[in-house]
Amino acid sequence: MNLDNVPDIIVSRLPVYLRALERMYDHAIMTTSSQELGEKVGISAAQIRKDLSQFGEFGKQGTGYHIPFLIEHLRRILHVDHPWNVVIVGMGELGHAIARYQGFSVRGFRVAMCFDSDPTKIGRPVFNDLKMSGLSIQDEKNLVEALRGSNIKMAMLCVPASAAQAVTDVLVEAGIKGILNYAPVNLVTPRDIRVQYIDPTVGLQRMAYYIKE
Amino acid sequence: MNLDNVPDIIVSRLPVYLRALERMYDHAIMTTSSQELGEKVGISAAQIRKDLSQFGEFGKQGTGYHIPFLIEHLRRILHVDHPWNVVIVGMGELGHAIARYQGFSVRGFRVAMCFDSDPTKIGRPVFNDLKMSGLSIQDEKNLVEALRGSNIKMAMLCVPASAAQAVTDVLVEAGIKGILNYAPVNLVTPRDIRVQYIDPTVGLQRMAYYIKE
DNA sequence: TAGATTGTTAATCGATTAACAATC
DNA sequence: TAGATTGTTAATCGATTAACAATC
Repeated sequence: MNLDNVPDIIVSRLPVYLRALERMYDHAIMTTSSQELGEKVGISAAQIRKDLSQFGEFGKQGTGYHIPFLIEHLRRILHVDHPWNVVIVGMGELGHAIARYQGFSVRGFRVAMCFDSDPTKIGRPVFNDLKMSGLSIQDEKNLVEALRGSNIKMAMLCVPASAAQAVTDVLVEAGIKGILNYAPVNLVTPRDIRVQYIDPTVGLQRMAYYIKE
Repeated sequence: MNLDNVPDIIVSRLPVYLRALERMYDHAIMTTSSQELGEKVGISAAQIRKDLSQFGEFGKQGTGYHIPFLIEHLRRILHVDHPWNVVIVGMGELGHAIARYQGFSVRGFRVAMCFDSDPTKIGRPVFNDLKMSGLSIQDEKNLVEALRGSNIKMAMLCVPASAAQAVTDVLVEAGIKGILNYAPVNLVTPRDIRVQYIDPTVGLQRMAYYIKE
């Protein structure tokens, strides 16, 4: 059980396991097996057992896994056993939609600041459903300073593709360690900065390959 | 060059190559090498050459790849050399944001229909920026019938997690072959149905693992 | 006890990389 | 010609699966 050596591909599956387990828990299911969990997430039972075994022994022979126990441990392993503050950069249509979206806070990610470079947007309040969220759009010029004095380590990048790399460089300077990138470009970053890409068009294109006609 | 046997993992990288090449083309760059492309997308030059070689020979020794030529072929390989009509199911905040989003049509995916089950939404026009998009929200009850008479093979699923599997079953019945799933649940589908998952929280959790403190 | 299911080992399978002849 | 870069082969590396003793 050497936690320094866990392959990325295993880590990347843990949130998917966690999501399925939380869902079962919401349905008042308190026990599962690698077999059952595997069917829900489309992964073999052997692989799930192997993945989990990287981090400890969480199951019991004959009965499987106690869901609340496994959820608790997965959250701790992923460092999502406490809330994270995140910043949105780029408050266009997409940035606004993300700021409004309720799904993040439910799962422990709270939008704590948002920035744009457009002078006509700076200072405007951000609405959350129909009420104000308490946030207002800050000037991107002050980003480094504002983040330095915060505990924010993750950013959601919602600027146009043409600005994405320059803004990324600023985020890195500001001490950001993880970037959820909605801009349709690959980012170049130092090796200790993690980037996750969200590009729905890439998803559609991957499917198009397999669809005949 | 057996196109029936191309590993999924190779197919999944092609849209990323295409995106980077289109970007270079927009910057009036007409030639690249596997080395240069690799640096942009964070993949080794050898892997890019190996990936492309699955589909033919697109480069020239000494000079590399002619970008417009490679773009054309990648589009053809991915079946995105023509536009696709897609349907949105679930017109909550997220579905509306997606319907408004301009980025899809630019890259060849046109929202052609949208559905919801909420009677108060049915019949309402969908706005695209400030003007009407020409779409209005249709009753989910008529989904199978409406899709059967269309050429729509892909859906974007924006319903709540609790409804996602049931709606998926309907989409499959309606002849949909690819689902871009925004609901935070794994879907169970027949083997010939492709699913791509978009869950930003999963992305944030994957990064949280690596961020100390 | 009998049945179920874990954690783990060894075997298999597949993906990535290194190297280089071919050639533009 | 000399330098650059492809496409491809063989070697390496890593991930997945099958199988099973341990045990609840």
